[in-house]
Amino acid sequence: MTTLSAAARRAAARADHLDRAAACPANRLLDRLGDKWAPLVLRALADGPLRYNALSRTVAGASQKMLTQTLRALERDGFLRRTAAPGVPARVDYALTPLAESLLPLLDSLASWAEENMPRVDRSRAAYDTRRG
Amino acid sequence: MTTLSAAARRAAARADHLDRAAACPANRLLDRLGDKWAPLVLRALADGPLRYNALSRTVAGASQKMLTQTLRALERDGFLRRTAAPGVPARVDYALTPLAESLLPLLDSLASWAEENMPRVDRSRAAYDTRRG
DNA sequence: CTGTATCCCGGTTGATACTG
DNA sequence: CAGTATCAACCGGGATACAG
Repeated sequence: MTTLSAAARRAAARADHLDRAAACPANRLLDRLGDKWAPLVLRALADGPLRYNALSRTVAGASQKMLTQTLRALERDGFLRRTAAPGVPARVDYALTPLAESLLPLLDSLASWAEENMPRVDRSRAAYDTRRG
Repeated sequence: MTTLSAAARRAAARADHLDRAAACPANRLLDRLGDKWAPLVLRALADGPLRYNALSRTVAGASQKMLTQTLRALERDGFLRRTAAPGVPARVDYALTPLAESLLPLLDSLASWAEENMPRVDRSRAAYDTRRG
């Protein structure tokens, strides 16, 4: 037991920190936003509701599976409202909720920062890679 | 060839959109920030430079490998400055660059939004899961 | 049109061990 | 102290086929 305690304590400490990190609201938000397709979907809907098919054309990079998966996740989190109109063919609209709309300005800020500063990042990266091989 | 053209065109269109998405500065930024450990490291260094070991304690959830990997990536992108002092034992400091510091306010904004709104997300999620099984 | 179900590959992550 | 190396596991994500 004493021989295990050191490793055990480290493991416990790590689990603890992982929990804290997972519990941190900011990290949880970044987890969502870090998702490959979620930001694209959000932006696609910023100008107004769209139907599934229109979304799949706007976010053309995403496979059917990933698009649906992303939509479900965003709906579950309360960022999207899904409205299904029965009939044949089926018709489903997706729209941003007020919650999502309150997030858009932040995404815009990020986009602005990115547009202004990513070139710097690119140069830094190129320089770094040159110093190496 | 005609039998392939439809699928081929779809594939091309998808590749095209993928390229565009990958080229978008905002997406590239979110890719970095979506990284599991990068935001934690950035926040850990917000109060001042830290040595490797101090970082590994602050960001205790990360394995050695992931911490090093994250630090390298951030350094390459010009967010971190790495200062190695020769000698035994070795001593290495990591500090934010002005570029990274200019990003901190945005991260703070995100954190504020998250703190205020993530509870809402949690409730939405719980409600969604209740409606289902 | 709007999805769901299945298979599967590749990259990312983590555990562990070793080094200057 | 500050890493590097290697290996195994996991999982995100795409292709494909099928369904209401």
